[in-house]
Amino acid sequence: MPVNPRPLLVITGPTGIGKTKLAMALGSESPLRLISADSVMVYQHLDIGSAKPTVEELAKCPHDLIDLVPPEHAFDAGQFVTHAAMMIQSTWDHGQVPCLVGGTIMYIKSLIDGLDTMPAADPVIREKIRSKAESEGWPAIHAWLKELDPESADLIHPNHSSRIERALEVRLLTGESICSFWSGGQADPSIGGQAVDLSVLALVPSDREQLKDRLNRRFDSMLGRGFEAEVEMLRQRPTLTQDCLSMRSVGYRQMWQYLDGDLSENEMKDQAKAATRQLAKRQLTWLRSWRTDTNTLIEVSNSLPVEKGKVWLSGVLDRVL
RNA sequence: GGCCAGAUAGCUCAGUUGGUAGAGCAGAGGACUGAAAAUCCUCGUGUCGGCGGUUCGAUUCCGUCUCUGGCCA
Repeated sequence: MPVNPRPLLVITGPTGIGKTKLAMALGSESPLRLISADSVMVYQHLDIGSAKPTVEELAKCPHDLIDLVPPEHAFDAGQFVTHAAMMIQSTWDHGQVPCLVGGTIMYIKSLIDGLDTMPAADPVIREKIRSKAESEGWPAIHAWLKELDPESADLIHPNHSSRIERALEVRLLTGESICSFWSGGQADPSIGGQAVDLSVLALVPSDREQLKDRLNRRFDSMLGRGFEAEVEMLRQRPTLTQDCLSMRSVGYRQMWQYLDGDLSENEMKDQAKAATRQLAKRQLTWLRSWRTDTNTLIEVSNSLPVEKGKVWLSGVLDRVL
């Protein structure tokens, strides 16, 4: 096993802060290979609403893990780790420097801090749990979990559907408590057993109100560029429904409800904008707690901090190459 | 101009048989091991439109004024 840590760069931050634009500005003249860490850009045909780079931008500045799966597919952190680890390994093999770009911090954390070895999501078991939850409510499923696995049930709130479902799934598939799989994560960043020299650049807003204004304008601009038509096209797909993961993401969910007639146009706009703000807020919460010791923060106001980004990048490259 | 209905948290509204009030949304903070742009937890003092009156006490009852809808002229 190689001893020397291999370089891994991360550019992250809340939605709309300019991660992708900055990465493209830095990536065009350097040995970087960009790998998207975005739970919505992985889906094909979710273009405008996910703020995906355009076809022209991608041609000039390729990203891995964009347009990886069809929108009916349920992508998740485990699949991300598998794909991203493969991409990173091949980047190293080609003598390049991998750079993760994206705001899905759970994906980035799962990759770098490691996911403990557990069974992957099982659609059959999940369907069973969900249909039971539909009729009896999540607290009843929580009670079921408590019977089989009191240890994890005590750690999970009776309304927290996703965590109850996962804990129960693991218990049903393995006969063991999900807690018994938790090792506390790896202390040092590594990927596939290879030690990683990690450099994280986190873009944060200098002023939340300013970010909010920018997000509002961005959603209006998506509408102007045909977001409604994009969702109408998606609705033509026979097996794509409102319950698919991809269609539960910010903007798509509200547009779907609007096209169903469940929201007025103004409600759709207001709710989509609010959901975007709430997303940015949750991403900032992640950023405040995850690897605060090693992150480099750049405060962003109105303009893209390209110069500061270049200084960061050249400092990092000088050190790792 | 007349009649009616409203005026309560940033927004939409509930409520107090008279003892100064509470939901949803928005907002803030937090959690997070294969749904994570997901999911979940915590956080509610506001001249109860203004001014008078009745009352031990009025946001609540009465009068009046202002404003906003609706109907009639």
